[in-house]
Amino acid sequence: MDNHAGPQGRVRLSDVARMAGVSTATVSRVLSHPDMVAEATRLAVAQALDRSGYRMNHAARNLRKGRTGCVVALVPNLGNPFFAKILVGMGRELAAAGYDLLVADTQDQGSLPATLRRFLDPSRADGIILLDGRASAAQLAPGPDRPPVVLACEWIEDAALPRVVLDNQRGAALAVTHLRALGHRHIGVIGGPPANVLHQARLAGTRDAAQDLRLTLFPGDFSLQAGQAAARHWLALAPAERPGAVFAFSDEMACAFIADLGRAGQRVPRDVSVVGFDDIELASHLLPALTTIRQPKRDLGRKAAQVVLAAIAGHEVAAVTRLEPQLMLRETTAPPG
Amino acid sequence: MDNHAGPQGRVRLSDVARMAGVSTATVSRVLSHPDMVAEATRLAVAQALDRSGYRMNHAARNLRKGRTGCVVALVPNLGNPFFAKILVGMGRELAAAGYDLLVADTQDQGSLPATLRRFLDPSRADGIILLDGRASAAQLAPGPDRPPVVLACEWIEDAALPRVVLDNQRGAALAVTHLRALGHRHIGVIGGPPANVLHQARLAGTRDAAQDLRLTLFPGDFSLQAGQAAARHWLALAPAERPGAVFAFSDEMACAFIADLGRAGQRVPRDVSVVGFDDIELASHLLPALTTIRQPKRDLGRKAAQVVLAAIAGHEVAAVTRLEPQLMLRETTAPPG
DNA sequence: AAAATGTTTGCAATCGATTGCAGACCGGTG
DNA sequence: CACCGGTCTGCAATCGATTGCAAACATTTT
Repeated sequence: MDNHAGPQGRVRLSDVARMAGVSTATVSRVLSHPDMVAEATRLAVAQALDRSGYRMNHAARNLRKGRTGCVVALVPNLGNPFFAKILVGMGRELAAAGYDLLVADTQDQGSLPATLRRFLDPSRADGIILLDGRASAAQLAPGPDRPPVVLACEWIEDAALPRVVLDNQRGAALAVTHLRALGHRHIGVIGGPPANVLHQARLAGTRDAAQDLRLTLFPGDFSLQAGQAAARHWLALAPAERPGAVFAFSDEMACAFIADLGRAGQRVPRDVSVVGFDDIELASHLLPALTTIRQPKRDLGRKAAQVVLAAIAGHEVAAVTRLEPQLMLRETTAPPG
Repeated sequence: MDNHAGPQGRVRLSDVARMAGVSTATVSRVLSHPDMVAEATRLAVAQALDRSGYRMNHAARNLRKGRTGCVVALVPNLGNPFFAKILVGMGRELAAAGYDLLVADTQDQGSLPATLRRFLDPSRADGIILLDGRASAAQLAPGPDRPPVVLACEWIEDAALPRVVLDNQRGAALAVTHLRALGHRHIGVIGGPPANVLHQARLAGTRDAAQDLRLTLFPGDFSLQAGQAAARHWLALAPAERPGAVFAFSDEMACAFIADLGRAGQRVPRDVSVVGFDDIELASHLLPALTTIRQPKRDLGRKAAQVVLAAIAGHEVAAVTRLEPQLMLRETTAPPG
């Protein structure tokens, strides 16, 4: 590329215009509305554009257009492979639409409210995908200058914001129904944080499907450590009181639960059946392979991106986009021994 | 907050200035260089600032200052929990310095060169952290208007760019030395893609430490599927030809390898010892818990962020920042049976 | 040939914050 | 009282692309 840059060392739109012998307006139009420009002019400009190696200055365009070209995803825990997978689908979809994906972890950097304030700003991002249900509806008040917010995975009961979610009740029902069909009558549940909507929805689904079955709740928070703790609790029960099947609200908890039971000599599924939730990639590569409820992670990300893009474009968007869970039957469930 | 917004509905610096009875210059200085402003003025402005609920327009500031406030991380596979964890450390460090973290997956969205071109643009990001070693030095030519690039985890041999990397050779040596100490004389290696620098460095470290030991290389690519394939290969060998210990260049391969051997009736570590690489969070919660080489993931992310921030600030930065691996002794290794 | 219609282009204002420069103001000194 | 040095503030230009408006030109109609 030639050096047609100005003194600042960078090629500007006006440099290209000078090269092509037209005004900056025309060059801008060639870039954004090619069909308003006459064939011959367009070609001349196109040539100048690539001879000069012109790269647009995004700050300038964004200032003028009042947009940012970014969508931010606020994730409760980036380290969780489940969320990471969702981001993949999201990133693709956004990139295809010309948007960049900004990522912020709401767990560690400051508090969630602080992070929210930081990004609920039309000059920071054109749209927000919130994967953390701990925000309050008030914090998300739809001011006139607030970029559109879409809730994904988790949601907030009283917030009038579009959601892209799994049918968690149904997912739980799938798990419980499966265990009942195997003959289990006493089911342990390793839950999430009591205030968490996913916990609540899954628990509701579990209770509905359980009907006459006995349930024992082990507290949890979706983490590996919670799985360990549940294993301790289970082992501490008198053998007759131990549920013969356990439904964990995350694969990670299921995983840690199984491993720690194993260390205590209890085998899965011989002594306990286990069902997880999420279907993280590793689930099918464990021994025994984890029976679990699959969330279509990539799709969740893709759909969330589509909804936020539609909202940005000012289109009407569905209040709720619900995805279907699926029972992945593998090796950790069996009839009670 | 009062509504002091202009007709566009948004409070601008000039609105605040009018409220405080000063010029925009002064308001700007209160925000960016408070010590140039007299006490009394500063207070008046500060009051106007929060009474109006002013939020700065980033596009405008960025245009004027010639920066973006973003750093982009180019990740080969976001779905990999290893990379996800690195991003956590990175995100924190950047947020603390007032930078946003942009994430792009180089695996799926278009080709790596396309993604590179997209982000090697001073108006898109102020700095780049490249975690994908498949770029060529030529693509990263240090033009005058190219934001600083830092290589992390992976690197590119002939590129004169700062790196933040693990001492991979030493990591491999730790693994092999451990296996030798247990009495193993024939070690299988499940590698990465042959062209991958991590593969090469770890293989070199393995060879150095192996000396007189026998090595058998199973091809791989760090994925779960590669671990499965390696299991098939291992099982296909005549029993006398099977290495009694296997060193996998990623935890995911180790994991899948162990699971599939288990399905074929081979137990770890009774029949084979296995060492992984990375120490993903799940590694210690498997059964048996995976012995592995730990990479300080969060630190890697933090350090990479620090280096790129220093480069952005125009400071001299170390050509290489090397982090130390650590052998995590767990349950998958034992003396040969 | 004049008028009407449609297409293409350029002028110049605009988005909102930052900053070099110079003027205003202060108290203190000769 | 004039002058000096220092501190604080405002003016106005600037970053670079976009776009409403109107001028210039081409084409068709009457």
